[in-house]
Amino acid sequence: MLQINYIREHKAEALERLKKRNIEVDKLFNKIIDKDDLRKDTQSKLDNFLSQSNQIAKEIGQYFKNGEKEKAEEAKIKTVELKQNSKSLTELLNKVSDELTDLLTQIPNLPHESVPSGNSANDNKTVSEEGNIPKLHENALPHWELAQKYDLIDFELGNKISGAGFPVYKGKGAKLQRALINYFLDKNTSAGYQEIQPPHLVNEASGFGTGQLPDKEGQMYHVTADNLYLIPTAEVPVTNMFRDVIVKSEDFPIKYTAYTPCFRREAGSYGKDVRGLNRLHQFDKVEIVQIQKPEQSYQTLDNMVEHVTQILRELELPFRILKLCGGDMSFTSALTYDMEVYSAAQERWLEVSSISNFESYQANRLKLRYKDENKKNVLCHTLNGSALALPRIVASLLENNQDEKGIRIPKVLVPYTGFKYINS
RNA sequence: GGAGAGAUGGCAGAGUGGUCGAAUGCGGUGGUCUUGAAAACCAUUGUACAGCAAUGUACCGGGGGUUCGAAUCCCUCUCUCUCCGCCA
Repeated sequence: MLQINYIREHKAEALERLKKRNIEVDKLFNKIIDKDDLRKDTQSKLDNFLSQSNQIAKEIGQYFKNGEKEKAEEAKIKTVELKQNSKSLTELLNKVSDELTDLLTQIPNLPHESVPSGNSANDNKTVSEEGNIPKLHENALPHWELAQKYDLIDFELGNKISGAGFPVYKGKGAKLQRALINYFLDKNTSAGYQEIQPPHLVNEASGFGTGQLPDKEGQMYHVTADNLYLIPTAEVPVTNMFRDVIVKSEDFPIKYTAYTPCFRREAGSYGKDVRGLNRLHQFDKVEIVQIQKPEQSYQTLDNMVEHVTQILRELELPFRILKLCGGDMSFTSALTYDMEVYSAAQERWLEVSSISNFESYQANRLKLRYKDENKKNVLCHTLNGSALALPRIVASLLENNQDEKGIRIPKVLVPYTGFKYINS
């Protein structure tokens, strides 16, 4: 959520920056400012009435103390009108405040000045590309067939138990998952991220804090009996640890990492996009989250991209880094880098990490602040990224590392898997 | 699931209708003393909105009500704890 005072003071600049998302919000902005004017006006009128009421109440208290009953009764009459006015103004104020919040939540974050303009994924900018795209042998298979051939993942069994998009990992497939999780967590913790095991279900306030609610309501699994949501990413519980928190300046940098399963309804997805491991309802992911001072946040974003880059290099996967265009960025982000690995049998790039700086957009919803040098409370910046999402890494590993006889495990993973090669 | 207790400032913990934004203790910050530190003593110490400011208003789990006046009384929701039951 943008801050109302920012919109008031930097209206033209905000409008300009939002153009990168291809949205015109002139009218919405005017509505917001009008609404805020009304809010302020109502508030100060109400304060005035309340102030008078408080004054009279004190006087009445004094009269009773002094036994001046008649004076007290006289004063009571004066409050009747004040009370009525206060009541109707309170109702108006609540209504106006709610409407203002509704309007504000409709505005996405302002894109950073370096964000390219554009409508879709085609307009994203490739920042860098690294690694060699492997030449596969003639009978190379896509990962879903490899998974079946070597009995690593059973999609049919998952279908039976839960439904499409809930694969069952078996034997070396399951071990590979566990190996990747441990490897990622070890990389992250040795880079200074503290490991967290958060809840996998969150309440409504948490969903609102990081921006999944109300914007992406339909994307989360909702446990209606208890009004809880299955997390779509560890970002939600981890970032919400800091809801309503005022951190100390010396607490920075705040760095966390967490492995969790992620649950996504993915309503409306179909076709080759969802084949095999490409898009699932439940998948494993190791996330990194940072909370920073505003002046540090873009340096931090670069560090996070560099950190994930290192991991991809160690995994010996060909990858590229994209800077997302305004039209492709998520609602809450100010700047996002996507990391994609090449999956050689499918001959396509797969997103395995999305690293974003949300600036103060989430922090404003979370009421996450820190005390600056002048002891003023200032909104923090929040950032997060995957390090990394498992299924597409697995897809790419299987496809790229296959030969006629089996699949080679990258060196860094061997201590974690206990095997170098999958051939049976 | 059954029975009971509770939710107050960073923490602990008073406060059962009036000057209570809230005692007291601990913690934090600043200072005095000291070669330095500790101790002791003094002062200070919540958040938000409006306002240049003085100041005003709101907030004692959330929402609603009674009253001139609510942390305090009533209704309701949520959460926490204890005991019993069940159980990884």
